[in-house]
Amino acid sequence: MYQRSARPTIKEVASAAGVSTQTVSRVINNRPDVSPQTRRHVQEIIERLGYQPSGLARSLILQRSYTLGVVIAGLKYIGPSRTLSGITRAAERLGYSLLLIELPQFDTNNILPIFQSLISRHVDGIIWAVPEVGDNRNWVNRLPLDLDIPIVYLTMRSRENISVVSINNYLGGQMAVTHLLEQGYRHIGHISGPLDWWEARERMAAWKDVLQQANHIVTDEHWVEGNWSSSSGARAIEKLYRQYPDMDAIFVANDQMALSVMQYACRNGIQIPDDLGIVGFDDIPESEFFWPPLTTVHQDQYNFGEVAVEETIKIIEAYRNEREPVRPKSIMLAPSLVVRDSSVRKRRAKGGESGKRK
Amino acid sequence: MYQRSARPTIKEVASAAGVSTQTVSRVINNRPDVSPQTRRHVQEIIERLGYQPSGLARSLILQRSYTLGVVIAGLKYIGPSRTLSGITRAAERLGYSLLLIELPQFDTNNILPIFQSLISRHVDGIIWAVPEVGDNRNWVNRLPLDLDIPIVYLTMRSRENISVVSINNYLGGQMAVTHLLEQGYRHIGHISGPLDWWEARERMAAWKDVLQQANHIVTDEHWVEGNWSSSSGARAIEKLYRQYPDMDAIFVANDQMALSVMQYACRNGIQIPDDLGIVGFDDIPESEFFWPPLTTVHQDQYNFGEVAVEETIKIIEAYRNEREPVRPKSIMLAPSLVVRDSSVRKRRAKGGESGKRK
DNA sequence: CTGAAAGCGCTAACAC
DNA sequence: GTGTTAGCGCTTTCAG
Repeated sequence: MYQRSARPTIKEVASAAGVSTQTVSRVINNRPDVSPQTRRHVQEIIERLGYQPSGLARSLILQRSYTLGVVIAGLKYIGPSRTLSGITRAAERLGYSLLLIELPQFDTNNILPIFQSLISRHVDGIIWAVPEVGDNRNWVNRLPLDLDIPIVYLTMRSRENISVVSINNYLGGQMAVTHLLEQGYRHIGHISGPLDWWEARERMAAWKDVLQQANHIVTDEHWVEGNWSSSSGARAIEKLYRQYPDMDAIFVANDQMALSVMQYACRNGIQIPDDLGIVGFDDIPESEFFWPPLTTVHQDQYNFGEVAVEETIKIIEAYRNEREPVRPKSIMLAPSLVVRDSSVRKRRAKGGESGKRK
Repeated sequence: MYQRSARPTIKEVASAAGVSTQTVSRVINNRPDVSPQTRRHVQEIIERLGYQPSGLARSLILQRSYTLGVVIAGLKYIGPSRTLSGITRAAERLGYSLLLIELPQFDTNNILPIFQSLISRHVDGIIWAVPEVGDNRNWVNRLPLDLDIPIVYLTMRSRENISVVSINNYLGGQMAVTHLLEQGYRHIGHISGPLDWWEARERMAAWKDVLQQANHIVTDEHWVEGNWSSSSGARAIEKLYRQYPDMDAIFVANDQMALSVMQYACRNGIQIPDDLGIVGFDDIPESEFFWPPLTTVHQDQYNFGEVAVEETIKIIEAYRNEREPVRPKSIMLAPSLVVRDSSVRKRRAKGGESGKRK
């Protein structure tokens, strides 16, 4: 069904054009030292034969593949997919191809074969887009491999001597809790993500710090740990209300869990935002259409991916040009707060001024 | 900061071991014709030097890269990402690498450079995971390229002479509407996806056909076109209620739009499922936590991706083995209906039997 | 301006 | 069993 059409090689083009392969090579690489008529002639032959130079052969001789290895986890979630989307676009824009590998779990231990496969394919750099969970970062360092290509890590805390790009989770948490305080809420609880995640710890630390700096007392009754999933959020909110009945607002570490908090409120006649103010995290596309629409911390995952690629390629180029060695650096991107109805008391709309004066 | 560690070549391993490169080659490929002690010796050297054969050089000589090109669109949506996740896992399992390209739009016209880049990198096959929108399928056929590798198309209607893998959207729509009829709803409206999408047309056709086969009259007042987004759903439901006030149930072409239908109902005091039964499509993870939980058609996007890879590789292998040419075929995967509260009238729970008898 | 020779890292075919 | 030769498709010397 598929007809095998031997695609032409440079040699065939050369003999068809009656020139040497070097001349063809010069033409396809736009070198200056070819006479205009030879160039035109060769280009015609190339056109006619549908010749396409082999990137493989080129990579081999140039010792440069213009390919990035991307290792990612959690593609079934919207966050990582958006990051990947940003990665693909930036790579395309900058002329790089992408070799994609997805880890079966966030904390996959068996990563040696992954690196080997990437190295064997001569990638020019690696983007490690796996969030920091438990000890998984160190597994990369402990690899019995000495890489001569740069790795850029995504979504982890900064460390010495490696390049990291992250979104500032702590800042996002601060914005969320500060907003709730400004809205006049006084008993602000928290449902955290799984605490072996760096991101979850950052968000929670911000919650605690902001409250304490505002002279609120924070106890272990005021928060519950979830695991990012809506169903864990459902369990968490039930427990949290039991141990913290005075709660009048809640900062939930992601929108999925916030969704089940809202479902719980619906079921139990709790009015949002009057009885309970809610702020989520992530700004998934659905958040705007929850009832009421959810206030949440927006992360630009797409741009995040773009920045990662730009950074990686910057390092590759500098490295190849053998200028002074590249100093690894940490880049922190700022999230933003999207205020919707779930955290803005309707009462305040009328009596807001007096509230402020007080 | 990065130390350039010339990675060893087969030649270096050979001379370090005091054998020819051929012998090293035999060892790394597990060929039988090497004496046990030579093999062991060479393996030690390989180990010590951290030698890693070059996949590039191998691909060049074997004329086989064990790499698949994946062209995808809409990575920022959860569906395509899940499909991609299935693709990555199946590829990994079957020993293939993935070169990923994302189209900026679903109906990107400028696809020649994409194919060229994939071909230049000697992919063994291509998975075209771009849904059929408008005329975009034909753009592939019209490419001035004569490929000698198989292409498998995802999410499109079957055609002669090409390999297609799809989820059966028509069947999904049938299941949704049949279910609503069984629940006793009699005035079933529809919010469709954008009708230049094949999937949207299939779902809508099923809605129409099932109703007509049940002797219901279907008019243009009974449906409105959306564009998959929640905000389009919000506009659509408003319009639909205006033109079809008797509506007592609705089949919405995806869950995002169904979400805004539920928001609309909430706002306007319409009780779900009593005043309005709702069935969505896709089964996004949040659907279970809408209020009430949403009945929807579940598509196993992950498995979909896996099947696509398996099929592609099957064709590649057959093709390479030069057995009889592979007959292109269409594979249709069946979705399933997930029944939740949004479509099951509470009244019926008590009077269900009498309803049936009638 | 153009061509011949060498070689990127590997394997197939054949000798010894 | 093991080594030699040739060559995958390309580019980089270096002659002419």
